[in-house]
Amino acid sequence: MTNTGGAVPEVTRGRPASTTRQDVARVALDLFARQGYDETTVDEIAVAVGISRRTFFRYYESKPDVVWGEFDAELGRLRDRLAEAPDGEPMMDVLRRSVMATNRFGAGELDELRIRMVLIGSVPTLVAHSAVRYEEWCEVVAAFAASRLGGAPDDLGPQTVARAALGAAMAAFACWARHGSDDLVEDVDRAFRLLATGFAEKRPAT
Amino acid sequence: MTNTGGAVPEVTRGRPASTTRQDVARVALDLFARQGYDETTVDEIAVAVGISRRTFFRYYESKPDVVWGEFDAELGRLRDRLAEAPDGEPMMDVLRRSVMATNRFGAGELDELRIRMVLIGSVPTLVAHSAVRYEEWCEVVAAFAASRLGGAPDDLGPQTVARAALGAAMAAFACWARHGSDDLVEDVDRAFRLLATGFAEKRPAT
DNA sequence: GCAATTTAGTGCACTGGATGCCAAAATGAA
DNA sequence: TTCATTTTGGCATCCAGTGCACTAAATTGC
Repeated sequence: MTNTGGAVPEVTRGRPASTTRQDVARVALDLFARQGYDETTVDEIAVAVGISRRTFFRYYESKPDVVWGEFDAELGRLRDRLAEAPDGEPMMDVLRRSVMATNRFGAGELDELRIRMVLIGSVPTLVAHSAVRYEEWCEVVAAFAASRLGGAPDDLGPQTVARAALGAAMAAFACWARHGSDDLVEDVDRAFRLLATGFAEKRPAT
Repeated sequence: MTNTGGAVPEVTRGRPASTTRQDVARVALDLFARQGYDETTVDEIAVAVGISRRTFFRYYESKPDVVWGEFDAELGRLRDRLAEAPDGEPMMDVLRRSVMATNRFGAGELDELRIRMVLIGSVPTLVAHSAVRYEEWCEVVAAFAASRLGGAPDDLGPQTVARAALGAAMAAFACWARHGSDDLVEDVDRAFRLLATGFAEKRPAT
């Protein structure tokens, strides 16, 4: 739980873990894909992984968390990118490019990611849980927006930017997951460009 | 459960209902405000209302639903307004005005509404549940956006409009509920205007 | 080799939301 | 009264999540 992907072996003390978060996720995701999320109980997952029900909850705080995987790490990377962006670059450009950058995945991860996103978008329990996760995402973006617009992250301006940006990202993800859009990053690009232009309609004259 | 506010008496047959949705909501909201949402069990609510736990779930499908109240009816009104809008009016203007119009509340309702919104925005269980409700909202707006932009409601364009609009509305509501902004409608107005301009920054020259 | 320590896993009891089923209560109509 | 209708209530059950005490397996230091 502490080892967040660091390559450091870190002197191993105490009883070794019998499995990994990734293993639990793989097994669970497979069950979800085959028999449905709601139709899969935590007990089943635990048995399939070869651990006890109680231990499952040591690997993941909740059942929905399994589908979200290593969201926290990605969120941290987004925060870093936003912080590193040069002040000269326009806010919406920074946002667009940063979100795109944090969502470049290798070909090997895409299939699993698609399964995750389809679940997140279609199972009510997961749709619900997603809101809590997205809230964290919004906080990161709102902090950045506040640093550009001035004011507190809780103010209307930064909040609107953050939640609208979240909307664009969600739309891109949902479209990519459902239809077989080739490129997730391209969809993100398109959504954020629409957002930055205010969805301007082709008007005859202004 | 069938009577959605219709003023029609409708010949009363069978055992009369012992209370109303509104009554249940009033009592529950009062408990939530005084001792917290998570600290209030459905059993407590049921006892306070004077019905059984089982009956509570006949009035509301779930505990979070109590906080949402008559959301369905409001959603229907938004749908109607969007449909009635003249084709000449720009999409984002229609959206802004329609959302503003569906959120004009009488002074008497505002206090309760604020309690509801603060709960929805701050209690994780409710934040989660809210996503399911907002999904319905998005569907309505996406259908409207698709009618303006062309394509299917599931396409990237309409989806981005819908989810970004939701973001603006959520930001306005959150700010109004937390800080003591005087006017909810005014906040909605500001958020949607920001959205429609693409959050353009004051740039020196283009 | 043997405690002591550290870390992971397990079993169990319990809470709380939610659902299905069936019987009881309360009403209007025949 | 009797019947159909509708709401209510009780009960059993399922499932997610949590607290607690205890066991299992490994390393460290003696």
